[in-house]
Amino acid sequence: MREFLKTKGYKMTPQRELVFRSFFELGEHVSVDELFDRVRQIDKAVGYSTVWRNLKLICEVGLAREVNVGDGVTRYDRVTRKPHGHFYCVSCKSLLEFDLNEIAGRLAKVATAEKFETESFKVEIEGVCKSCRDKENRKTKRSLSESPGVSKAKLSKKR
Amino acid sequence: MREFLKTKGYKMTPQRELVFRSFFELGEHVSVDELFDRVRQIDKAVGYSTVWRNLKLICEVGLAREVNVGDGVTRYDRVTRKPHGHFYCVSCKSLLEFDLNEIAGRLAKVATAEKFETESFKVEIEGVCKSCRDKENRKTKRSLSESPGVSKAKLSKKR
DNA sequence: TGACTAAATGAAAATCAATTTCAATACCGA
DNA sequence: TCGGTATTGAAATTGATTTTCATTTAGTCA
Repeated sequence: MREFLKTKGYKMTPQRELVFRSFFELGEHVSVDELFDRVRQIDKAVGYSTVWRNLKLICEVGLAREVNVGDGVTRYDRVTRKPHGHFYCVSCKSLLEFDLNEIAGRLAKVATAEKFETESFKVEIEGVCKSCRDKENRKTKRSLSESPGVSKAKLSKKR
Repeated sequence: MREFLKTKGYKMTPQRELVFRSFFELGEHVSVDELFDRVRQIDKAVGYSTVWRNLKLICEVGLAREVNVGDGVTRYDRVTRKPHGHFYCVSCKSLLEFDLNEIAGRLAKVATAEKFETESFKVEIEGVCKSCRDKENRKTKRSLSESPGVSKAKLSKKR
């Protein structure tokens, strides 16, 4: 990694190392706050801006990509070998991946037809996941208060 | 329109009328600021929040939908008869539409397979449009300063 | 190794879009 | 026309993102 960054003209630092490592340890769809929390668990002295800047850097060097599901929080996806789309559950805010390689091919074709040079593409499906739909059904029967959902992101808000 | 809104439980006002009309007069991918500017050209007294709220309302009643290309500004698309994706040119910030109905079918299939209830979907291709690519080429030859682009949004920032 | 220089860091402030508050006003049904 | 309720407009707030700036540090070179 140190070498890789050097070729791109960046230095390695303990903080950077930690941010990079943490990012790759976390799953996909990492928000700055989530990454910040993770980093802080290991080193309380790392600043928010350092985490933010290094996350940007990870994108800069092509190892991650921004994902935007429209909930106001930018998330970051590791650039993986396979293109994938996202299901975004509007109820529990969870993000589910699905394979995209056939669709990717089609999109490439469309782009070519329009003489558009593709850098990246996003496919997002918004809706309600099975788990939430089941909950909904039970809810209407028993008339509960809120719909909690499967994996609410719950980003802590104290910096 | 007045009647339609009434059935949904909303009142009609001159401001609302103006916002709605302006929104439908403008093309696709309207940002709040763009709409605000447009409205202000006709009535200087309309407040920003009124425009914002009514744009939200247009979505609420199902006549528009949010589009997010990741440049930090939410845009709004009139809900049209045909599903379409967007080419987003990172250079000139222009948005170009392309037809999506074959791809839409495939996406529906994927969703069904995952037992996901689709409400909407987005397909965005990011890259460089032909026009900008041509400009780029000329630039490298003659070594100019900036790349201006075709239709930079240039949202005015004084409210 | 020691010293230099550009890059990186951390805290705080600034930015910027999105959203809310609240007092004043205007719809619209009775 | 009157009254309750929704809407409006200005300003304030929120919340994420980005920048500033003084300080520290990594990497280089003698």
